[in-house]
Amino acid sequence: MTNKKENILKSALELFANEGFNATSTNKIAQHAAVSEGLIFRHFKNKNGLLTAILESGEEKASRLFATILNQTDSKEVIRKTIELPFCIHKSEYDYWRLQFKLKWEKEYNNSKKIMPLVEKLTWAFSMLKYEKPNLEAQHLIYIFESISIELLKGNLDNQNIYKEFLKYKYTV
Amino acid sequence: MTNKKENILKSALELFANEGFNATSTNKIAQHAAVSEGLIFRHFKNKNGLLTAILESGEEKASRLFATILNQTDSKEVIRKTIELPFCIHKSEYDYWRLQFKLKWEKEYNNSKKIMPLVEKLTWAFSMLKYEKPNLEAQHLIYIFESISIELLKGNLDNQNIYKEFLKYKYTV
Amino acid sequence: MTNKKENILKSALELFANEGFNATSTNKIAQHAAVSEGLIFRHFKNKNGLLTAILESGEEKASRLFATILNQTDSKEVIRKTIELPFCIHKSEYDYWRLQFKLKWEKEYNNSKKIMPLVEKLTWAFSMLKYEKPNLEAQHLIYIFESISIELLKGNLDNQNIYKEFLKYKYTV
Amino acid sequence: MTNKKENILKSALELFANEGFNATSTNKIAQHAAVSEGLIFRHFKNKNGLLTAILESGEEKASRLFATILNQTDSKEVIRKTIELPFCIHKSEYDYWRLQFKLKWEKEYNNSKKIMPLVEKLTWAFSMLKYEKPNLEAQHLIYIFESISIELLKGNLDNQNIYKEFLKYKYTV
DNA sequence: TATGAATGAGTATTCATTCAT
DNA sequence: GATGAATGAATACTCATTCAT
Repeated sequence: MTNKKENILKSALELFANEGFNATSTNKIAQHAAVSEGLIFRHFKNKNGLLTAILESGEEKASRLFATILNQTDSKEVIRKTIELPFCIHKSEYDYWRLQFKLKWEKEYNNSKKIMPLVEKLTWAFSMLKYEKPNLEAQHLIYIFESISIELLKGNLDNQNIYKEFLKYKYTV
Repeated sequence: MTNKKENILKSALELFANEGFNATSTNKIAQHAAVSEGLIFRHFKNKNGLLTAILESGEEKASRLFATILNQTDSKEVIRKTIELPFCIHKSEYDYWRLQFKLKWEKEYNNSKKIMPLVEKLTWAFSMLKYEKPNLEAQHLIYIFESISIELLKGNLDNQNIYKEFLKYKYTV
Repeated sequence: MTNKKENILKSALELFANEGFNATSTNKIAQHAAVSEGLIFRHFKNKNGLLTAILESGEEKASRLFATILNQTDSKEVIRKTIELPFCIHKSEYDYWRLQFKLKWEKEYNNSKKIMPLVEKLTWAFSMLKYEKPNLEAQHLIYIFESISIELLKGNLDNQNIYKEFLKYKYTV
Repeated sequence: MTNKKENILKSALELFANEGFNATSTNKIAQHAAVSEGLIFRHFKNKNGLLTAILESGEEKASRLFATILNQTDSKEVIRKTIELPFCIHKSEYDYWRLQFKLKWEKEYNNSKKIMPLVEKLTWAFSMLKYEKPNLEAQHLIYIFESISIELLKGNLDNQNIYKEFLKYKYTV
C-alpha cells in the first residue's frame, strides 16, 4: 500500500470517528491527508468505499482482539479477560472503535452479530462455573462490557480502574 | 403552538432520530411535515435551533421520568424502578431517546451530568442496603441501565423481559 | 400619515442610504421600524414602492433647496448660493441625499435632468458677469458642486470650510 | 490563469459594474461566463473573494495610469495630464472604473487614500507655478477630475471634449 | 390599520464525483 | 499513481410578498 493511500485511510478514520461520517467532506479528508481530492476516488471509488475500506482494515484487528478470549480454555480466565478487554485497547485504536460504536446507530452498519462468538464463549464459561442462568449471565456481562467500552471511548476514564477491580472482585476472577 | 410548527418538530424528531442530524436535510423535513422549507427557519431560526427546540421540549419528559425514581423513599424500590425504567418508555418516545443517545457521541451534546441525580439516589439506596461499595454498585447499575436502553432503542427486544426478571432477581427487588 | 407609516419611511431611508437598497431586506426595515413586515406591503405595495415613496417625499425638500437659488435676481448671489448650498444641508437630510447619489449609479434612477434649471440659472449668471463661456463655466461649477456634495455626504468634511472660502474668493462672490 | 477563471473575472466585472455587487447573483455570473456556479467558489472561495480578485487585478492598471502623471517633471505638464487623464481611459476599462466609483459609497471599499500621491504632485505643481494656495488648488482640480470621471463613466460625454479644452485654457496648459 | 403565519423562488456555498492530463 | 480543473445536484438559509384574521 502506497504512502498516500495509507494517509487517506488514517485521516478519514480520524475525521469520521471524531466528526462523523456525514459531517466529514472528502475535501477535508484530502486536505488532512495532504493529497488531492481526486486520489480518494481513484483508490476507493467513492466516499462509502473509503468507509468500507477503513472498516475492513480494522476487521482483522478486531478479530485478533476477540481471539485472545475465544482461545482461552480456563472459564475464569474467559471472564477475567472479557472484563479487562476494553482497558487493553491502545489509545491509537480508539478512533477505530469510536467509529464502530457510532456506526452501530445506523441501521446499515449495525453488525451486532460480530459479538456472538464472545457471548457463546461466556455462556460456556458461566455454565462451567455452575451459574444458574449462564446465557443471561453472558448477556449481562456483555452489556457491562459495552457500557465500559463506550465510557472509555468517550474519554470518561476517571475511576475506571477501580471499577475494573470491582468487577473482577464481583466475579471472583 | 400552531399546527404546522408542531408538524415540523415531529417530523424533524423522527428524521433526526432515524437518519441522523447531519443526514437530514431541511428540505426533507419540510416535505415530511408538508410545509414550506422557509417556515422551518421562520420558526426556529436555523437547523440547530430546530434541534435545540426538540431537545428542550423533551427535557420535561425526561425529568418526569427520572422524578418517579428520585421521589422514592424505599431503597429497594429505587433499584427496582431503575431496572424497570427503560422498559416503561412508551414506543412513541423512542425517537426522542434514540436521538439523545446518538447525540451523546457529539461533544457538544454530551450532557452526561443529567444522570448524576440518579447515580446519587442509587448510591444512597445501595448504602441503605449495606452493599460494600455503594457508589461502585450505583455506577455498575447505571452501566447496565444504559446498555438495556440502547438495546431497546435499537429494537433488539427479543428476550429483554426475561433479562429484566433476571436482573430483579439478582438484586432481589 | 400614521405614526407607523412614517416610521417605515424613516427606517427605510436610513437603511437604504447606509447599506444600499438591495442589501436592505424588508425584514430588517420592519424590525428597525418596529412594525410587522406585512405593514410595509400594505402601505407601499412592494419594496420598490417604498423606495419611490421615499424619493417622492424628498422631492419637495429638494425643490425648496434649489428654489432659493433659482429665485435669486443678483448674479453674484446665484453663484455664492450655489457654492454654499452643499454646506447648508442639514445633517438630518444627509441620508436622503446619500441615497440620491447612490441611486444615480443605477440607470433607472439617474435623473440628472433635475439639475438643469440650476445649470441654466448659472449660465445666466455667468453671462451677466461677462464670463467668456458662461455655459461651460456653469457646467464647471456644477461639477465642483457635485464633488463637494459627495465629499460632504461621505463624511470627509475636514477642511471643507476653508475650501468654501477659497471658492468664493475664486469667484469673487 | 485558465480560460474559465478569466471568463468568470470578466463576466463578474461587467455585471458588478453595471448591476451592482449585491444585485448580481453568482448564478448570473456563472451563466454569463458559461461555467458551473461551483467553479466560482473553487477559484475565489466566495463572492467577496471574487470581488477582491477583480479589484486586485485592476490595481496594477490604476497604478500605471497614475504613474504617467507622477513621473512628470514639468509642472504644467502635470496639470495638463491630470485634466486629460479621464479622457484617456479606454472604453474597455470603463467597467472597472465604474465599479470602483460605485464601491466608494461602501465604507469597506472607500480607499480615498489612493489618490493622495496625485494630490501631492498637483500641490507641488501649483506651488511651482506660484499659485497662491497650491494645496487648495490641488484639491480643487481633483474635485473637477472626479466629476469628469463620473460623468464620462455614466456615459454623459456629449460635449466633454469642449469642456476639456475649456479646462486646459483655464489653467493655460 | 396591523399582525404574523406561510410560501416559493432565489441565494451563496458545499459536496461527492468525473475526467483530461 | 496523482493532480487539479470542472460539474450538477444538493444544502442551509433569505427574501419579497400574500393572506387570513
